[in-house]
Amino acid sequence: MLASGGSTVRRRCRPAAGTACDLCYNRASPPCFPGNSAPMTVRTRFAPSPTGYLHIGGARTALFSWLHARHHGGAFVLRIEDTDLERSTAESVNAILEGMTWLGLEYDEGPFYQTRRFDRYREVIQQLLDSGHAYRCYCSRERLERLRADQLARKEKPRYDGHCRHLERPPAPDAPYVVRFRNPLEGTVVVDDLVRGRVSFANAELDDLIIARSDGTPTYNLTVVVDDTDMGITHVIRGDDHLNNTPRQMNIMQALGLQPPAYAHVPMILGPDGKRFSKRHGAVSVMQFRDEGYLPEALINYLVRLGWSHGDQEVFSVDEMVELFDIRDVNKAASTFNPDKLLWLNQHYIKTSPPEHLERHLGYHLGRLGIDPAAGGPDILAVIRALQERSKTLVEMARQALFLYQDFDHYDEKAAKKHLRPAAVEALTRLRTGLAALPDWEAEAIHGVVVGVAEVLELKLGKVAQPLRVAVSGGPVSPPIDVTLELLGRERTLQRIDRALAYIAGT
RNA sequence: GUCCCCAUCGUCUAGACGGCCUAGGACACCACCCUUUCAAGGUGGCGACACGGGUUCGAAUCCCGUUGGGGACGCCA
Repeated sequence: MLASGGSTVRRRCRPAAGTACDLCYNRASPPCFPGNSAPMTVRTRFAPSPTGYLHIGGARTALFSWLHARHHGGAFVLRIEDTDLERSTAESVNAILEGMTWLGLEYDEGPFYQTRRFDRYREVIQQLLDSGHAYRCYCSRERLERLRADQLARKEKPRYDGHCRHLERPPAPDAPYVVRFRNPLEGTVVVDDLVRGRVSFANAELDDLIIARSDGTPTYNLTVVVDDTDMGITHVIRGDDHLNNTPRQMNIMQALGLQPPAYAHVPMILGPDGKRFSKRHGAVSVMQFRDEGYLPEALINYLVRLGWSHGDQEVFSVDEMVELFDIRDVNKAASTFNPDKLLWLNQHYIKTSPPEHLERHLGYHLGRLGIDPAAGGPDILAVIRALQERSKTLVEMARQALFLYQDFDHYDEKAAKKHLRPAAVEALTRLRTGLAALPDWEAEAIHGVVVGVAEVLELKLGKVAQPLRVAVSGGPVSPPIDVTLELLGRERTLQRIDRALAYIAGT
């Protein structure tokens, strides 16, 4: 559904007649609602820094942002925040794009790279300098470090002390400098956050942040402001960890005469230990989930329910999410990642998806095991039908399908010990005869043979089916035995019974 | 440490106006049923409003405090 590239619904929110959907226009522009013309389109963005793969937290932020745009019929833009030349890599960009594609979070514009916009940032920095809203700071790193250490020792919040704020001229003609934003000293900044509600910060708590490094490159807080404005972003949806940056960015916008966008800070995802979710909690990379056999729709569904809900509903198709999602319904509290529930959803989607949909996904995992289902063996759709009710992941499904496509090299030890014993010889022999004589090789007839042998020998069905199962599959678990044999084919079935008989004789 | 934020079952959550909540659903867990293995499915069970004060006829829902947790405090983003 999601990854197969089907069309996604694009619906506009429909406010009651004559009223505005208060999320559908940018507060920066005069509200054209209520009254006449169409509201300004919602524009959201996802702005990762390419310093790693796309992880779970980022993926959910992207999802919320994407859903918000889709729900309101707006645009979703992708921006790569690669101003940190040291840590940004092209591989990371690719990994992020790959992750988004796999999840089906397609973007309408971008990716835009900040490194290609340095001229623009320089221009804005100069503008800030010219208007007196920024100044050059010549403090050495050593002084800054000392300042910080002292403040910490005094149990104060470490921050720049404004040393260069009123400097008349550089200490030396060619002294290196950074550019700092001249943050207001008084007053408060109020953020009306779509999920957090009203949050206020005292300007006295904020210091003069660096907007340009000594090499002239711009820093994050400056570039976001410029880009969000230039790209017409109406709603900034991002992680909670950015809430504290918001007042600074709003101050910069004010200095530039810009109206800030609407903000929505979504809560973090924590690991089972209550700490911020990270690598040491296991899989964090979206692509790792693919490799572990998860369906993208299961991950998406799991992610959307982390911090958002719609009554008691647990399962949402992407279209339903788009229809029902409202950023204002997102929870304020952080939530803990629960692998069990993700697994359950994955199983649910495997169980309920049409086999045709699973085909490509299973094919991928079979391929990783060195199997090409198109090269022979049972029909993959039939295999999926037999396995989809008993697989929690696609990896599991691929492993369970293995014996249908290639011979196993040894029996499961415990299973062989229990079922491939002399006591089973009679049953296996009779099964072989009966099966070999079957006019049609299909489940119902096979079932008849198995039941028949059990009756003749006055054995419970399990006593007959289980040795047969171990004989043909190598282990104690497979789909119903008749279905299993049908999939395996007569030739292989008979061969494997012979092999089992030989094995018993040899033990 | 300072600032900001958060707080319902182990986990994700439901909970518009405070009464419909002896707090609902889902995952996990336990038991039973079904059964040809493994699953799936069915039935039932376990299990929470962090604490303390208010406000009110009445509070999970409002206010204050405490405690606990998270985030931010970089020439990272």
